[in-house]
Amino acid sequence: MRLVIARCSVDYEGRLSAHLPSAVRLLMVKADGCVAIHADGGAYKPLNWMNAPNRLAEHDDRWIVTNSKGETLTIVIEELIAETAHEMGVDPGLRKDGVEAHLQELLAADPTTIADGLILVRREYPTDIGPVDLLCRDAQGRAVAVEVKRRGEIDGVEQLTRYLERMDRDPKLRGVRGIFVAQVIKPQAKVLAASREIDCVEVDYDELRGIESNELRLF
Amino acid sequence: MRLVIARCSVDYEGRLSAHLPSAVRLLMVKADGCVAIHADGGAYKPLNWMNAPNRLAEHDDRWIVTNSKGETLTIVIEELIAETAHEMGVDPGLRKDGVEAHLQELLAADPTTIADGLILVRREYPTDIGPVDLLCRDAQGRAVAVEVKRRGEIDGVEQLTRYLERMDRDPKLRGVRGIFVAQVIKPQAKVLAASREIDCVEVDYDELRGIESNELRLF
DNA sequence: GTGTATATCTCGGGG
DNA sequence: CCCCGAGGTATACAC
Repeated sequence: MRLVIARCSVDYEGRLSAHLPSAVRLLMVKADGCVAIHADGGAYKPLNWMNAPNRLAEHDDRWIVTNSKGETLTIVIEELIAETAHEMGVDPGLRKDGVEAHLQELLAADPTTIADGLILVRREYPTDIGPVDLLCRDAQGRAVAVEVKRRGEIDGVEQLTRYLERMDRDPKLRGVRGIFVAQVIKPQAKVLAASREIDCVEVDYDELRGIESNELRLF
Repeated sequence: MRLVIARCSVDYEGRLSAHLPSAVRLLMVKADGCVAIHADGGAYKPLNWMNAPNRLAEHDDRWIVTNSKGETLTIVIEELIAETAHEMGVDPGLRKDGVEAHLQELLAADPTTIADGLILVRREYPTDIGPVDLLCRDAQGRAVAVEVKRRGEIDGVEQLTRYLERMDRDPKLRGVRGIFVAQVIKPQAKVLAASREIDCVEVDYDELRGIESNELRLF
């Protein structure tokens, strides 16, 4: 990783046009070739950047970074203040726990935690406009589409509504009902869901993990 | 801005749990206190981070960053390789051109570029679930809700549909029709719009700017 | 490659 | 503070 502190001005031309007036900034060039220009504030997002793959041409007073999509990042270096480089090697990467996929796994392992009598048909059931998180059948044999979110907001209800619209046209799924499951569901999402006859269920992630552990202990 | 190269391992506990095994990485601490941990690849996004405002406590072998939401970032420094700091001052910030707001301005200035006879009532017309980009009346006096996007995708059609649903309940707007305007509209978005009787209009940003220039020249 | 959904999204604006 | 919407969203994954 190469780190350059420089007074510079920057122009980006591509999906939009953007200009940065002259100031002292950090230029970061990673091993994969991506370039980022950071100010001394404003969270982790750089002011401007060019992702890999790209081509970096260094001229006397400017760097010109281009990619195959016709985007151009021009960095005019007015004053070079410092420059360092470090070998870091390949990063072992981030291990995450608690994202939607894990919640979905736990619910798929025991759909009765969503509603009594639910039986899993399959996860990621494909429709022609995208996959439904869980397709189940209830005790009466009626199809149930379950949309899982970490946080339940309006978008999730819209998503489930689109799926229900499609699935209801399939004779095997006709009369399908929807359940919206999340750790927390916002009031507006509940209102919208209610107006579309979609049930809302809030679940506790830690509790689900606890239940899972208990079941494992039985063996 | 403080830049530290160090062999470290990292744990984040908050909205989810995340762990980074030991490796050499860049630790970036900005003037506003935000902390980011970068590997030597993977676009501009850091592996782990904590935004400002937060509290950074430096112990012998570890940094502990906490915020008021109860999130914790623990960085165990196993080997300090390099450390630098630079004053950068306040950044003048980014000037953008070509974003949705500009497209909306151009269309508001002359709604007939969307459809003949359209007259603007107001921009950002408020409904109880959010603002509609443009509220117009057509030649017959019928209300027209216009949703503007740079790129027309399914989400935009959903958004306009929600607004139309709400607006149609208002006696003054009853019978409102929807127009989805973008520089490019994806086929699936067109299909969804058609199924909801929403018109689609594709416009050219440069051409709109050209028309604007021409009109200015008339004066 | 397109299409779809997720994200510790980030960021900004308005109430 | 929350809610809402835009983003050069980026990123992963399925088709």
